[in-house]
Amino acid sequence: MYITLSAEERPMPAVLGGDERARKSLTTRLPQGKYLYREGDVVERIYQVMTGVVRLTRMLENGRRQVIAFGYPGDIIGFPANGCHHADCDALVDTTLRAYRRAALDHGDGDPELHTALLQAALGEISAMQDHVMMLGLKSAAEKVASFLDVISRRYGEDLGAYRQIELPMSRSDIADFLGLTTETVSRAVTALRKAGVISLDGAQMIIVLKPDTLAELSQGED
Amino acid sequence: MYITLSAEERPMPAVLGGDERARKSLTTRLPQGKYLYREGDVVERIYQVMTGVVRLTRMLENGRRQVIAFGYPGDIIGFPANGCHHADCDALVDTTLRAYRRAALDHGDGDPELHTALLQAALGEISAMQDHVMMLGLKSAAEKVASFLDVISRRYGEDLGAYRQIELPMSRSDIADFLGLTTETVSRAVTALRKAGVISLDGAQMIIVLKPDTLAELSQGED
DNA sequence: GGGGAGCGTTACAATTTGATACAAAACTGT
DNA sequence: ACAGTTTTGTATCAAATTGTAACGCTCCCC
Repeated sequence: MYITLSAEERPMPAVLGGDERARKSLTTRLPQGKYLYREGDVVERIYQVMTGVVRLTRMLENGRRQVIAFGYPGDIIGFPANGCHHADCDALVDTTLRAYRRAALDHGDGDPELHTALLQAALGEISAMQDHVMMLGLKSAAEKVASFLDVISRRYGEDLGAYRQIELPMSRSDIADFLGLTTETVSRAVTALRKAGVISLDGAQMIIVLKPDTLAELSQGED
Repeated sequence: MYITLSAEERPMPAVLGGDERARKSLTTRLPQGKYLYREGDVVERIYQVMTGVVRLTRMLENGRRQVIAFGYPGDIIGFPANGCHHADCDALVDTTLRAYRRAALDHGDGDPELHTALLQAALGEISAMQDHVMMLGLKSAAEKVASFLDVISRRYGEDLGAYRQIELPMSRSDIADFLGLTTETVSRAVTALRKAGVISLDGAQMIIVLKPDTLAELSQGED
């Protein structure tokens, strides 16, 4: 699932299909830093992330950037708007994807189950985007950062008994642009969590969540 | 279309179907202030707004509220997430809606064209939510308010030659909760636009856009 | 090994936004 | 028309966030 910072867990959507569906799809590799598509490109394929992590971004004319979502394994990306992509997509780490013809989305391409699965993924993305809106609109900087670390570590981290551990594939700048903050503010919030003993760092990317419950509380706001 | 504050215009989706499709749907009236559904309700119907305006809201535990979207004629509302509604929906003014069975979304309900139209609407909503994310994440308070007035007046306002005019069905508090601001900040921004001669007010709800081009520039940011 | 580029952190100043308080205006029901 | 309620606008002050700048660190290239 996309990183969306909703409080409730959402089930990871099953990877679309097995052997017989794989014949209808095409596995592609996307090396770190390479773009899968750009905003404005005509949508010819829909993709499911199999391994790795991608980044979906949109720019404003004046250079300001918004990270729309991070795509983790299982996520469907590339839904069209008026037939075109509405974001840039590039790989944060080496990534493999499964590509489906756009027709699979539009009329099923002779595979009703695939069609249904894509529709469900689209509905899930609406929900995910709404969660993102909630976070951007309602939460303070500290709450946003706590939410981000809480969700990403719960969803993709390693469970080490009382602790959780997660290696972030994205930079502070990516996190800032995802949360609508500056890198400095993200850095300060992370430092505050570290000084409060809620998390511990091993380098900038490796996060150890020492107090998962406290992190969850901080992500929700006091009142 | 939902109010989404994207720069580019999107075509208003055609009202779903005509006579023969109307037989498969049910027209319902929703008086001002009444709720169509609540967050968590099981989704049994998908709706299209025919006349009037609805408000989609979500609350956080601590009472903070986010207005997810305003639904204008043509908009499809009520897409499920895990089978349930993920927002409250109530009417800002007396509203009429056309209700479709949920089956129409899931497998077409024997009407492939309706199914396609609903899927297109879902894709449009993903795009709309992304625009909302862009605005919340990238724009300043003044830019958000300018964007809001710009988009809503261009999309739903009356064209009076050099001017545009729009009656807002929502309160300052609704606008604030949509834009992630406080009512005071919205009020300040509106006053600043009025003092700059960009807009003029007739009461709190009736907005006359005196300088549409200037409003569009202010909504985009200087640099 | 030295030097530079990029990223992350920290401190401090500047700005924006929010909180509070209160006044004015609009709306409500009697 | 009236009092009471809600909404909106304004001003002041406090708080949160950003901008700026400096510094340290790592990695890579020379």
